[in-house]
Amino acid sequence: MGTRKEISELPPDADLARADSLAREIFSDVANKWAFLIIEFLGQRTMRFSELRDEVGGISHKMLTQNLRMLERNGLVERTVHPTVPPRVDYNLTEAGEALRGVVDGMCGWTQRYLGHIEASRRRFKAAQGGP
Amino acid sequence: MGTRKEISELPPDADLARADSLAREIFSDVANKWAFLIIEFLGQRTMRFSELRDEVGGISHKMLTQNLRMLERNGLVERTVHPTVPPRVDYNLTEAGEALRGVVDGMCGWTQRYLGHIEASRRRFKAAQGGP
DNA sequence: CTGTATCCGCATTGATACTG
DNA sequence: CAGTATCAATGCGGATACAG
Repeated sequence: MGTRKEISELPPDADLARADSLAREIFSDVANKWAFLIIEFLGQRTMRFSELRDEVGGISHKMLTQNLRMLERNGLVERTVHPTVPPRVDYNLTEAGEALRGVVDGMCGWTQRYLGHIEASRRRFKAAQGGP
Repeated sequence: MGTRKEISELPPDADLARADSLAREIFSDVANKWAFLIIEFLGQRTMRFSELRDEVGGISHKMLTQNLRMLERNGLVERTVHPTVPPRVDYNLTEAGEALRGVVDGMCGWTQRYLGHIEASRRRFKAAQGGP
């Protein structure tokens, strides 16, 4: 066919490779329990920092801040500061965050549906290991 | 586990509370990047230990073993030992694993669809932080 | 080839204190 | 209330060695 642009200098899949590595990085960032729990709870409604802390439960101040920053950086969470005193900061999901919430919800549903399977499997596994 | 005990003494939602804590635990177990990557790749086909290691890439021997055990314990992955020499061990997803694979696939799709959003958001975030 | 065990560095985490 | 910084400790994760 017609004249191709000279791409010989770069591997043809340079963009794909970069996208893959980026995708992997995003995957590593977001696929962790705190991020998932935050997304799940924030999906229900906008929350303040301490509300979120209470809802999630078992997360330290630092980890919550850290994960919120990460989610904000990746555009999953929007942070709104109300210049009042004392300060009030609201967090809510962006469009991308809402979209990922669908995935997290799916995982919640999965957990509920397979709770029984999992418990049974754990018993089997324990029996196979420690048992006779 | 045979005879049913009197349950009137217990709060009606004792089971629910237990289920919640268990669900949370499962969530913490499974919602990590290695588990997700393993599930994603195992979903394509049955694989041996070292195939999986190569496919996932960047995972150490130890982490792969550890996560495979965890997934096996929770009944997401089935482990088949072929008594040959040298040993051959195949791993494949169970029904529960396949079901969760749907979720993981959803996340992969999400990553692809929002790659642009995320890159843009990161630039904005960086500019807002370090910039003027 | 697969799996377990051990050692060890380094990152993650939590507690605490302090600023706005 | 929200956020940052600092420090200490725990535990993750990788490398290695060895067993089946």
